[in-house]
Amino acid sequence: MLKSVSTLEFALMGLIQQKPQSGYDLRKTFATTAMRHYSDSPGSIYPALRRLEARGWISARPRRTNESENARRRRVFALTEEGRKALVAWIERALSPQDVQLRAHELMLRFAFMDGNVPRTVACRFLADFEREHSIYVAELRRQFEEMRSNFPLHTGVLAFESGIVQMEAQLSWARRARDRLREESQ
Amino acid sequence: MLKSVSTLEFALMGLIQQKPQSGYDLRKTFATTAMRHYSDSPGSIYPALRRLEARGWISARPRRTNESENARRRRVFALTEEGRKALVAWIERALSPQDVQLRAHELMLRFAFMDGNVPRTVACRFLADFEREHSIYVAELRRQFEEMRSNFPLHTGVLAFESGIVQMEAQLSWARRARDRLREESQ
DNA sequence: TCCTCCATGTAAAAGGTTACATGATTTG
DNA sequence: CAAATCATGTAACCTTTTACATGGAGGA
Repeated sequence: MLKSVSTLEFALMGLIQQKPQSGYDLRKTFATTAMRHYSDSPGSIYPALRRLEARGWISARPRRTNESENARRRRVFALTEEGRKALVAWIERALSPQDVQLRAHELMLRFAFMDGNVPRTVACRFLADFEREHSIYVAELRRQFEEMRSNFPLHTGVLAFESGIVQMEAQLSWARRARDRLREESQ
Repeated sequence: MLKSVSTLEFALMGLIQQKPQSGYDLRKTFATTAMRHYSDSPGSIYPALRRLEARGWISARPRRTNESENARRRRVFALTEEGRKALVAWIERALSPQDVQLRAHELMLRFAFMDGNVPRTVACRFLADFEREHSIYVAELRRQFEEMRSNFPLHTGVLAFESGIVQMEAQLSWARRARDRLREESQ
């Protein structure tokens, strides 16, 4: 049975799909851009790349013929055909309630990598599902919140809970606007 | 040198501070409430409790005299005086830019546990710092966003980036409202 | 040649996940 | 007492963190 693939590994694949690059390039991206919260330590990146290589999802440009196997030179990775398929399959996964409740980061990563990998209709469909699941969850949280607030007066715990709700609501209205814009553009 | 303490461990301590309880109780809390995204697996909770116990930050109610050491009975933990101090020190830690950029969850957890552990002025101060750091970071992200948007047309990557920004902005305005309310109440 | 980046590798330790095991208590 | 549920323990595996090591490339 195949092991499951970590979010970090898909993040690497998504970046490699945009442009073939080396582990060092990827580390710099994680260290300096908005993808800060993925690990940029060599101890996570290089092993992850080797796992992907072992699966046959990425491959490095061939070494020059006179180079030894362990020469420490820049290795530029590109997606293989299999890797591309795996990336698309991950992006297109059906969106579950658990994704919305527990894995919001991964969802946004999947959305970010849609361009160039899946047709725009898939992105619109994703946003529609995203809105639906968020609506449901926000309503549930609102119920819990009212109950919580009637039991306790003004607690920082209650306020912290509220902050989670307003974040969800912000995501929801972002999704609506984003979908409108994608639709406009398609016409 | 002492190992650092994980967020999960502080989450456990915060809950135990609110009410002495067992590992099973804590697992149920993680499994069913808004704290869903902390692990509720026995393989993480029980070892974490033992680490806290080894540090002397929590302690279980004494067993009945005739009970063997490894009887599998409910063990209710409470914070020790040392544990209480450690919890407060964690809550009162100065807020760094990295906290805002990378560890938003942990920040909200600290805020949620302020009630009953630190005076309300500390909560207000926390929110003020929270607002300041968020303002700075949001401004920085906005700059990056405009640059990104002028280079690419409408990409899902750009939209995903925007979703991160609107979430930050939602947090910012939540913090302002929360601070107003705390101030009102104090009068 | 020496120094500084660039680029990759790796070992040890720690925490979390999964899956399974087992003892205690309650309910029918 | 049997079954279900409560409650804890633990072993194997995996990923990440941290820290250090190594080797190539280019400039002074």
